Amino acid sequence: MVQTLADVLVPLPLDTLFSYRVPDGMTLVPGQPVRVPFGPREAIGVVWDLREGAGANLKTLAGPIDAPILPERLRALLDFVAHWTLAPRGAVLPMALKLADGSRAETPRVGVRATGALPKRMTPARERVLAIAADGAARAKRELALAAGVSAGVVDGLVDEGALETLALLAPQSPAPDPDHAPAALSADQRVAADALAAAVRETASGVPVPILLEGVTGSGKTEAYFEAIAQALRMGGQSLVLMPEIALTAGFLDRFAERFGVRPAAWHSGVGGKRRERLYADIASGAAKVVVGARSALFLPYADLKLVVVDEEHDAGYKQEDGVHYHARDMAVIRGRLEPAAVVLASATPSLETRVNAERGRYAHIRLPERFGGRTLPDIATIDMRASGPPQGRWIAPPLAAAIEAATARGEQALLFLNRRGFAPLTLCRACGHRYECPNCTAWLVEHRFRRALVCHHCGHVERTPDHCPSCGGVDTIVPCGPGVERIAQEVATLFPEKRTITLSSDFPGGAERLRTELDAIASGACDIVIGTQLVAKGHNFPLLSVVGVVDADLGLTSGDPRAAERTFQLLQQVTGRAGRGDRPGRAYLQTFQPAHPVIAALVSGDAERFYAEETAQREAARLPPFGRLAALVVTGADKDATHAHARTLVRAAHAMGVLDADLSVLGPAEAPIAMIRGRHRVRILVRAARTRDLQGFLRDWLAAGPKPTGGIRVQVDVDPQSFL
DNA sequence: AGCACGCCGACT
DNA sequence: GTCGGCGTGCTC
Repeated sequence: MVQTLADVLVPLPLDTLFSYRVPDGMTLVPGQPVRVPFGPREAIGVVWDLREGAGANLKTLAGPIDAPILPERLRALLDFVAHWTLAPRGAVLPMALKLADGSRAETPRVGVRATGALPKRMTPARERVLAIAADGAARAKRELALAAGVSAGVVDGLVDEGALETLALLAPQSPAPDPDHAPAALSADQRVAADALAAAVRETASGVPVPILLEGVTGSGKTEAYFEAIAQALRMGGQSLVLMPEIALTAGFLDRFAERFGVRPAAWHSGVGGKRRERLYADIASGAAKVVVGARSALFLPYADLKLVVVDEEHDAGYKQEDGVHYHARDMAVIRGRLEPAAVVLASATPSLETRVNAERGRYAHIRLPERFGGRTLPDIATIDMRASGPPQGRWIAPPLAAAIEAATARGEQALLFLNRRGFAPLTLCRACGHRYECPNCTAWLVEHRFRRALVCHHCGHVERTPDHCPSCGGVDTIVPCGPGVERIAQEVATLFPEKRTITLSSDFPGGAERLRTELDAIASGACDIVIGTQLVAKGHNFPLLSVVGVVDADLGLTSGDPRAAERTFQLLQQVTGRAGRGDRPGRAYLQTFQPAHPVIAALVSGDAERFYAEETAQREAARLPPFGRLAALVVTGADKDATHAHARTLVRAAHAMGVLDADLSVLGPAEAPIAMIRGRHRVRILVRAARTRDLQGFLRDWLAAGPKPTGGIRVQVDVDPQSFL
C-alpha cells in the first residue's frame, strides 16, 4: 500500500534520517517539529522530507509539536553547516531548536477586557474598574484590580455578569523599533556608507546582495551607518540580526539602538532562559521580533523574514564555536545571507585577513569609513627595547614607561598597563629543588594567583591551594614566581606609585560582569589613575582620560603555534594602543619588547597596517595557510591522558601516510599540542593543513571504524575553516 | 545522546 | 548466590 512517509531528523549526533508512516488524515509539512517513537522511548524530531511509499515495516509518527516550523531556508543552512563542518546533521539540528524545555507547558496568563455591557448592579468599585477598562484594551486581572484599587473579587464579579470577558493574555508586546524615531545626523562619509548598506538590503527583494565589509576605526560611525540598513529592513517589514562576539559587553549598544529606534532590540544569548527565551523564539519565528541582537547562536533561529545580518567586530575570535559542532559564525552568516537572501555586513575596525582577502578579490564589497570626525589623532607608538633599557631584575616596568606614567598621572590623566596574562606569575617553581608546579590533568604549568592564594591551571580550570612547602623536597617558603602576570604588575605599580589609585581588571575580577561594568564606568569618569588589565580592557569601554598605554610584554603571543598569531597580536595591540588619547588629545603608547624589529612590532610603530597585512597575506599564501589553504583541527578526546596523546600521534601519522594532510603537515603537531581537561576528558587539539576535506572526512570515518581504540571514548572532531572555500 | 544488553567484582 | 560497573551497539 502506498502512503505518506515522513523522513525525520532527530537532534542526536546521527547523520541518518528516520522514516515513519504518517497517520491517515494528518497533514504535515517539511520543517514541522514532531514527536516520533524512537527505540524504547519517544523523541522529538523535525520532518525533513515527505514522500509517498510503502511503509509496511515502519513505525508511525506520533504527531506534530506545537512549535514553529523550520523554514526551508533554515533547513538548507543546517544541511550546509553539517556538510561544511563534517558534523552529523542531527548534531546541528539542536542549534535551531531552542524550545526551552518543551515539557513545561506554557500557562497562558488570563486577561480581561471590557465588553461594553453594563453589570446589573453598579457599585463605586465596579465603576472604577470599568472606567479603566473602558478603552477596550486587555489587561491582566491582577493588574486591573490593582489599578482600580479593588480586590480581584470585584473583577471576577464583573466577568460573571458579562461586563468583562476573559481571554488568553498575550505577552505584553513591546512596540516595534521605529525606523523614523530619531534619524541620526550623518556625516557625508557615513551617508555614503549608509546608503550603500540600505541599497544592499533593498536588493534582497530581487536577488542576493554581495556581502559588505564595513571598515572603520572606533568612533568612525560604523554603528550609525548600519543602523540605516536596519531602518531600511524595518521599512520593508523584514527582520534584522546583529551578531556580537560578547553579548555581555553590549549594554551600551542597546542604549544607542534605543536612542535611534525608540525601543531596545531583542537580545538573544545563553543567559536568556525560560519563558523569555520561549517567547522570543516564537516572536522570531512569527516575524514579530524585528531586530535581534545576539551571540553567534542567534544565527540559527527560524527567522520568518530575515533581510539583514550584521556581524559586528567580524575579526573577533569569539565567533568561532569550538565546542560540539565547530563553526565560524561569521562565515555561516555569509551563507545564511546567500540562502535567505539577506544583506550581510561585516563590520570591524581591524578586519581579519580572510575578510580583507575576500574584499580584495571582489567576493565582498568594501566600504571604508575614514578616520574620526575632527581628525583622529592616532597615538604615537614607541618601543622600549628591553635588552637596552629594561627594568632591573625581578621588575617588569621599564624606567621610560614608569616616567611616562608618572607624567601622565601628574597631569590628571590616566595610564593603562596592558598584559594579556592573568594571575601573578605564569610559572611557579621551587627555589631549592627546581620542582615545577604542573597541572595534574594537563601538560600546562600552574599559574599562581596570589590574591586567591591558589595555583590555577588556565587550561582546564584546575585549582589548588598554594602550598607552603614544596611537595617534592619539602622546603618551606621556597616558591619562586617566574615571569609577570597582571597581579604582579599591580604589585610593582603599588611600590612604584604608592599614592596613585589603581585597579586590576581581568576575567578573574570578583563580582562578575555586573560589577565589572560599574567599575568600568567609574574608571571612565576618572575614579582611578592607573589601570592594569588583560585583553578585557582592549575592547568595549571608552576611557576619555586615558593618555598613556604601556604594553608590558608586546612579544607575548608572537611565538605561539597558531598560524594566526601575528595577525591576532597585531590586531590586539592596535586596539589596545588605540585607546590612548581620545578626541583631539594625542596619546602615547609604549611597547616593551625584546625584538623591536619583529614585523608586528615594526608595523605597529610605523602605523603602516596596510604593509603588514600585505606581507602577512603573502606569507600565508606561500605557506598555504588560510585564507589560501585549508586548516583543520583534529580534536582527540579520551579518558586517559597518555593514551589520548599517543592516539593523536598515530592519527596524524596515519593521515599523513594516507596523503590526506598536506606536505609537511602538522602545523601544530601532537608533540607540542596542548592537552586539556574538558568535562572530565582529556583533549588534544592538533592544527593541520588538510589536503582535501572530503578525503579527511572519509579517512576519519574509516580510521575510527577500523583503528584501534585503546581507551574508551576517544573521539575525533574536525574543524574546517571555510573562509578559503567561499 | 539515551538506553538497552552483557559479562566480571564486592556485598545483603 | 545477586547488585552493579561501564563497554558496545542500536534507534525508522
